[in-house]
Amino acid sequence: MATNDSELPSQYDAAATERALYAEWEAAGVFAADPARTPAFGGTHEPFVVLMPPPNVTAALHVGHGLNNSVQDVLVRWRRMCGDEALWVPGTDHAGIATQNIVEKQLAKEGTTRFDIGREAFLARTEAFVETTGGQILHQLRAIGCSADWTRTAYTLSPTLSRAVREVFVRLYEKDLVYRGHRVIHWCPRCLTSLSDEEAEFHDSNGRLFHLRYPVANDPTQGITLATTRPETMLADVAVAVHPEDERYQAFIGKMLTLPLVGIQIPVIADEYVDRTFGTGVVKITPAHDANDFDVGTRHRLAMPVVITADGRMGEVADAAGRVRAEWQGLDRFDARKKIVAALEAEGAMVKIDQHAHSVRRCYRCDTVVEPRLSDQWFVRMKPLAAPALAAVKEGTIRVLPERYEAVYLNWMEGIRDWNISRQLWWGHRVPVWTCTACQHTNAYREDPTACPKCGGALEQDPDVFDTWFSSWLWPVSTLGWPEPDTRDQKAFYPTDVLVTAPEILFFWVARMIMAGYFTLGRAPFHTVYLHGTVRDTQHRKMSKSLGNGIDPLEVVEKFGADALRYTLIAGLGMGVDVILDPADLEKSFAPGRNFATKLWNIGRFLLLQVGDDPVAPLETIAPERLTLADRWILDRLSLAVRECDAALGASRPADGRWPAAERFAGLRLSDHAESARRFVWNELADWYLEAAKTRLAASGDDREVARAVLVHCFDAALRLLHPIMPFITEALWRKLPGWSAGTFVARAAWPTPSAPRGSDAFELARDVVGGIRQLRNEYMLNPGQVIAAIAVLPDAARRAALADEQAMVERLARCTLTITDVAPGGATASVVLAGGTEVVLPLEGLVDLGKERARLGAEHAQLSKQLDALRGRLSNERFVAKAPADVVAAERAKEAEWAARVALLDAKVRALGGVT
RNA sequence: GGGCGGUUAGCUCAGUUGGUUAGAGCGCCACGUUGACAUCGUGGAGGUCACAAGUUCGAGUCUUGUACCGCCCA
Repeated sequence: MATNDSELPSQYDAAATERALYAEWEAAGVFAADPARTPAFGGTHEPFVVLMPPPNVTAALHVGHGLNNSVQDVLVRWRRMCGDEALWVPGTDHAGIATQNIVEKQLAKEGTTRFDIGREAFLARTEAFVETTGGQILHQLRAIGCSADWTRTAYTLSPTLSRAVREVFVRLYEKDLVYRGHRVIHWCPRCLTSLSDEEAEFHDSNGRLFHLRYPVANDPTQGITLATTRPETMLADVAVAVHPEDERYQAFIGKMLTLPLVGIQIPVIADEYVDRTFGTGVVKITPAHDANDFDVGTRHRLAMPVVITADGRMGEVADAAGRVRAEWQGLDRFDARKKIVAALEAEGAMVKIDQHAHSVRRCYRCDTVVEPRLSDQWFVRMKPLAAPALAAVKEGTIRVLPERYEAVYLNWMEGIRDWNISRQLWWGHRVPVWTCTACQHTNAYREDPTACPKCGGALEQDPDVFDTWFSSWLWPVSTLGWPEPDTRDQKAFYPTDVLVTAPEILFFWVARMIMAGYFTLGRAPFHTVYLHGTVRDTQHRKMSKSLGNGIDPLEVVEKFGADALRYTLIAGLGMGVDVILDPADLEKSFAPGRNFATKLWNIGRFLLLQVGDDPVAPLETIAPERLTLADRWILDRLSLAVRECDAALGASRPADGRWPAAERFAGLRLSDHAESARRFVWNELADWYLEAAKTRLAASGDDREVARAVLVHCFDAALRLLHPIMPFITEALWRKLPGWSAGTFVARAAWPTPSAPRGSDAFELARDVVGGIRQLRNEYMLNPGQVIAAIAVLPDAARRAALADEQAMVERLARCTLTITDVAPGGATASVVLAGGTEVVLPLEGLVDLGKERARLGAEHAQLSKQLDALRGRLSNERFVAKAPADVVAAERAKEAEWAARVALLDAKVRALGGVT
């Protein structure tokens, strides 16, 4: 790229600039982390490590990814500039169900199925699919500027990460922390696999509550009425349960009932699980088709007939001979419901049907209603694994932001249930368990066995694969080399630092990673969990493909640039708050970022043009006495901005491995960081200092050099503060600064540090005077181009002198010739009274409307008098003076004096105009 | 049913340990192209801080209750 030998183009070409700069960063290895530079290998750079939540290998970038990765990139770039050895590990997961679904759909289009082509061919095909189209999202992340270390790109199904999965399973197996369980689990009849609790999502639905009457076997005149939402499962009923203390049903306990439609006899049992207040207080027990009923069935040693097939059709699957009529066999469960309801009505067993709002679990991948199903699955015993993970958050080794999610986490961990990790899929890590066909010996193996170690018989491998989360829970350790012992990356970079993700996967992923960290390496995998909000549309609906309300980040990048996208997202991201964007109006949605990027470009363009190419003295070499009031002011404002940014971002890590109370919930306020930096460069540097410097830059000599030095210093610092949020435009402008040398990057420049206050309050006076004059000009609709006479009246000589220092700036910004005096002029004038008792007066012979002036000043007088009265009331309240802190009282007294002076001045002015206050 | 959170300007949100003229961005109104910037500038309007009670010298901020909305879990 050219150095600053030419004027910057008036329009910033985001697309071209971004592509070129990203290539430069990558080529220069800006994002690559080196273990050798960390203390573990004698280096001096503290590691700062962020693990990218791996997107699905088949995913395309959506705005949620955009937000998530922008946040991570801000943190990583910030720490890199602070001198840390910053490592951001990218990667993808193989997304078992999702990927398999896609390939199955392709096969369906070709008129075939995975069963037709067989497991091996299916896997080959899926692998090929992933190789050609998978991981595209990682390239898209480059377009939004992500500074991940691509040399470490990980994939859950790669050989190294697969080895970690296998190793962890075998270790769990050896410690008896996994087991094969015969249980009712969530089953997706479309995906033909089990799902974990978290994958079976609740959706509210308007269902019906069917009241069925089961007659007493030996006295059909008597009967018991129960309520169910799923009447078709009654074919598999084995009992009816009531609460043991429910007086209504004491007489029925132990009696036999006739199961309608089927005709067999089932008992009435008593179990405390029954909710007496729900429905009739009677519940039918169908152990094979309901998780709660399964527990009841187990307690009472009941049979467990299965009447629904794996693909959700009625059938006599197991222990169910004679239960399902031939006409119903093979019917889809929802079609069967209609027929069975009709049959129950025909038989007179249907008492009534109520409307009933309830929640139904659906498959998180395909939205099919989940079928609770009795089957054999692998489970992880979670209680022992959860213990250290629970303690870590309780004692502050790990913090969770926003704060309220700590409670959510603790709550879940305390009631944790075993994790079903087997899936009846083909795409994924196959369960490394083999059973001998001869002696039935079963074991988990690190290496594929060839024959039974006990009897030498033939072995058969478990056909199932693991839940994808069973590989991603190892992400913090497997990406750094585990189970290899003591790899360089592990030594240098484990534990990592901040985990940035969405609250939805706190349980799915975050909690389990913490458990895995303790189980594998004995330490927490990170010290901070930052859960950010969700991107929603203007109706606060989550963005989704099916709703068609999504925003394509790449379209935004193309239209407005990656910086505009990032700034908008980051600036709109309050702690724990969702980001609301309008997919129908990208222009408006991304206005904050787009406007600011343009403004920043223009500031840079003008500033650099003014400063020119000649060498600029470093600020440190400028003697303090050469600095003007404006110089001191902008430097103080810069220090304040730096302090605010530092405070907003907070401590990067806990000093002693545990978060002190004061820091625990502080920091990571990225939107505050964005706002402080924006305010400095736009509202302070551009709006005031740049204007103040114009006259100095136009002249020549020493003072011009001072102004140039201050300008460059401030702009340089502003670019650094903004770089983590807007990496491209800041990099493009930074290299235009005088003295830039090729091969250096703001991406690697040092984060600014604040300096001691230089004393610049008096500058506010000049700003107030400009404001007063502008206000009057607008009130009287004066031609903006017209230079007018203005008078500032200040009784205090020191303040007059301070204002005189900035006279040129006032005159330029207010387009006036300014007279500074201690006596208000007579005649027809318009005036305002500023805080501190300064009067700004415009002698507007012939223009001033005396009535308007009276009204305006009178209104201000009335307003201020009212406040002054309230203030005096407070000060005359003995209890206030006695109880309030001394500094508060003192401040109130000072305010009283100031307000009183202003009120007096306003009063005098109104009287001079012939009015009464 | 259990748990958590929210309610501040038209919209999206800030508002530190209670301290007294409640802020920002976007939007709105008026004026404006004076050579950095109309993706801009200047000025302005707009809030009984959901409601009620309480604690306090003092409440947007603390307590309790009510209403409405949302999220998580069953």
